[in-house]
Amino acid sequence: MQLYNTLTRRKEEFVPREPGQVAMYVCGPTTYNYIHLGNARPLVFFDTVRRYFEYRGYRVLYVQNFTDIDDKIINRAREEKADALLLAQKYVAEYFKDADALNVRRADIHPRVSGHLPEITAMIAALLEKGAAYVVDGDVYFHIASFPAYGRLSGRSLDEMQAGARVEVDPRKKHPMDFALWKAAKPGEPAWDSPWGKGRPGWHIECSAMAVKYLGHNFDIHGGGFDLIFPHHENEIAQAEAATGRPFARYWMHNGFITVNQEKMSKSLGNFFLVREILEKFPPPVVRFFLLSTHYRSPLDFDDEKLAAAGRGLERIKTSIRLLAEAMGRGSGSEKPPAAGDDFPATLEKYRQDFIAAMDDDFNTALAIGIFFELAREVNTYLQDGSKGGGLRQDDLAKAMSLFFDFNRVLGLFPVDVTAGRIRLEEPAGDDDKLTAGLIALLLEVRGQARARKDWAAADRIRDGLKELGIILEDTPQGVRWKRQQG
RNA sequence: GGCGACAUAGCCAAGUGGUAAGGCAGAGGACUGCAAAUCCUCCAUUCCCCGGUUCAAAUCCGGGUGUCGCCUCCA
Repeated sequence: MQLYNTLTRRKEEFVPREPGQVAMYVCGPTTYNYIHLGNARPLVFFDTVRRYFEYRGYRVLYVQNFTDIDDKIINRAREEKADALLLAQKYVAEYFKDADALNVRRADIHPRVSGHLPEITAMIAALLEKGAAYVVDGDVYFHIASFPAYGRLSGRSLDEMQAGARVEVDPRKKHPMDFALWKAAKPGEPAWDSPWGKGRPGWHIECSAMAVKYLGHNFDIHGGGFDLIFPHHENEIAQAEAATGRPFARYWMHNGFITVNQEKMSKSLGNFFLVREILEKFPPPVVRFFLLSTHYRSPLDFDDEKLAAAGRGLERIKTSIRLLAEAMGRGSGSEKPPAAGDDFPATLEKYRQDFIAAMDDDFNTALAIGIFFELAREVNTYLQDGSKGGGLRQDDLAKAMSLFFDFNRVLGLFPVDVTAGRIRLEEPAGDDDKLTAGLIALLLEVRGQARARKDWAAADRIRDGLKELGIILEDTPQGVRWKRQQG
């Protein structure tokens, strides 16, 4: 597998620290609000990375943190006159609702800052001991000049950064780019004891401390959004490596931004869309499909029309899975031997290999999805045209479905109903939906009778009426089928 | 000001030296009572512009133009 390493600015062959195992850490959200689509991109992408590694036979240890102690949380809590930690907890719970909806699997470990003060203060103490940090009035700063490799990840030198400095420099700092490891508490702020007085950790130290705790040294992959390269990840490296004297992480992966009208979606610009707002308009698989339809390092422009177009595309894949499931359900596989030169299983295998090649090349999900479409068309062709290759036998159908499952397992588009052993294309049905289904069945029965006596007006009246209600009818040789309209 | 990325059809998008994947939209056809779905065919002589390297460039080099990002909290 090849993956692009921000550290070296090129694609590299992925060689795990330990054969067959992948240890990865991805920066999670600061929990002071519901997540927006920009936050969802790394979630979905790195979830897909993890799924693909597993598909390729790796054992993955996946850690994603929550920043639940932070200035933004404190400010928000102050505005709402709430307790900062409780507020953070609430948004952790809300985060999981959104992530679950997007079919993002839980990480193996979701560490929170509030649960790791001992590890954090221990790392700060180590940095002080090694002369990489200093204390000023209860604050502790990392001293950048003590870490020669500073700037390696972001590809800039200290001189360059100073030249472009846009921030008022705190005169107490030894170097303008020195950053806080520990912030002394002001009255009323949540605070923890430390050898330097009451306070709280700076933003960057948590990730260094928690990543080292759970993944050890020189772990495989560290991920996050592009905007974390500097300063967050640069600082993480400096802290962890200065404190432990050992390499921190080996491959650094960064996803591009979601944009709106070509501008970065961000809270400060106010042009963000919450995941839950979007999910009110579009089913989760469409959102996930949309996010994966562009390579992860490219920007992805969002608007409703683009999401709708993605939804129409995804509908093709759904239809193909549906048609295949129907054919399997009928148990009507062809009994004819395959035509000479026609080898359906070999065709399927070609698609599998193409898919793997795409994903092996720096997780090219856009290409992989293209292959998914080609597979769908191939299967549809066989399914509708019994003459091609003599039609599909039952074991062919099962093999095709198995490939759909594998592609779906990696991309995570649709949840899989494990007990029923099927891909769940629609939202689960509630009680109301049962009634709806019953009523539709009744209408379809009446319409069937109308069609039998060629009363097209009555039949079309029912079909048109249902369409207005968002129910699409399709007449097939095997009878009528219905589905909900998407988007 | 410093650093970096990107520019492919109406739209989205893959493609880093060998002659433009895939999807959406659109056109025609098969199928259908008509539709829908599905399938077939068509839809970029050309990849922002100008030079250069090469037998060969969307792909490499140089120069422009444009857009975006990082340097400040941000996925």
